[in-house]
Amino acid sequence: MSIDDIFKRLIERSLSSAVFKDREVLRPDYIPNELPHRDEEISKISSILAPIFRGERPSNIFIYGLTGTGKTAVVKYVLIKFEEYTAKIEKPFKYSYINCRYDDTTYRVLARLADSIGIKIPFTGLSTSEVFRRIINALDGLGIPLVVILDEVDSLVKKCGDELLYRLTRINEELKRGKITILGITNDVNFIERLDPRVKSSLGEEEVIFPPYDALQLEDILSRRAVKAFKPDVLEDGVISLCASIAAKEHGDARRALELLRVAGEIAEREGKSKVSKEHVFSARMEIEKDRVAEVIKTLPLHSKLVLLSLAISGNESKTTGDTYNTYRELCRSLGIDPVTQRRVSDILSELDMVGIINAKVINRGRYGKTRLISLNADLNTLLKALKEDERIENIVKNFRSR
DNA sequence: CGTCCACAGGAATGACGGGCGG
DNA sequence: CCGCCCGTCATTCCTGTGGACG
Repeated sequence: MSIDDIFKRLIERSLSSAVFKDREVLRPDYIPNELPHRDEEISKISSILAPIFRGERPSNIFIYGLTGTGKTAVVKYVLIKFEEYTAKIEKPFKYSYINCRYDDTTYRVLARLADSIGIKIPFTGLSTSEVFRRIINALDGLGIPLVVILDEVDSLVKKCGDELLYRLTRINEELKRGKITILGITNDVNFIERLDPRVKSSLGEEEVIFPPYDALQLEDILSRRAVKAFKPDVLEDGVISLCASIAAKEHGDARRALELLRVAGEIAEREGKSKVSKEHVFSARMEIEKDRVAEVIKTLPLHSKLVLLSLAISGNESKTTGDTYNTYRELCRSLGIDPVTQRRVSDILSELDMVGIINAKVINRGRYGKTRLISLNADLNTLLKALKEDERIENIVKNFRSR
């Protein structure tokens, strides 16, 4: 088949999908207009924010819950609703959504904030205190409540400390007419404990906790989305409950569940099927895992890759740290690369364990010392394929495979 | 019952590169 | 724009540890 034919077919398929009606509905940043099983959280946050209806300042709010529990979606949803209703009764307010993972410096957060209340700030060149002054002036001029949403606020504090949070919470004292509410979101439960006590007490005026979804709730969420995302009757029986139960086992993460369903659909589509089966879900789980492994490996430093390669070429049985280090040293010698110390390899092994590519268990063998038992936790072929991407070790993998 | 193995893993420190802030 | 600071990778030195073995 010529490339033109291939392209023709691909275009045909992408224009008229056999299974999807609207794939976007399954994407992680999609905000549905109903949020099942979060009624409690929605009403709690709404009642905390209710002073907005009187043009007054609501308390600061702190929200935490694990990933995929709907924190961001609920908050955005509630604020969009507030916007609708305040417009009707002419009690204006503004809100500013800032994802601190992407805007992870003091300056960028302030720039975002400034932008959302309609003042222009240059990309760089101003001192933070100058930006602060301008924001305060602008707020005073507006004289309406402002809600600042700091999503994934833990990553900001990790990078820049809680200085900015402190100054934001104290802004109200400098304002004559404006009033600012801070709404922090995090998935790190211990985060609030690490804050400066002053910030902690003022930021945590109100707290809302998002519990993980259970399997039944996930199933309900998936069903509602599936109706919009898929054409009628393309999902075979049990597909949704399978996605839900897999995700429920992995900490009730709705994002995972939706991804599983979407990828299963994409696989079915690629195979030219008009039905999505349970098999497709299992394949989807494999594929997602493979992608994750490949992605992690790609960003690994050279010596981590070499350690991983040492584990891969030394067979299936479990190995100790010492065994691994010896294989690794030989590997380095044959490549003409200076090996790192065993201490460092020990840390590398911990890191690989953390990301789940290997299993490393500390054991005591009495007279024969204390060590780790290490085994691979990822598919060997996926691993080698990902390692081969690195041209520095490409040839080793090639030679190994041909044997 | 004490020894001693084979590391785990903490602390201090350094090289280096990139991006922030003044 | 440039210096400084910070995160990452790495080294050196070190103390800790559970149980098989003599």
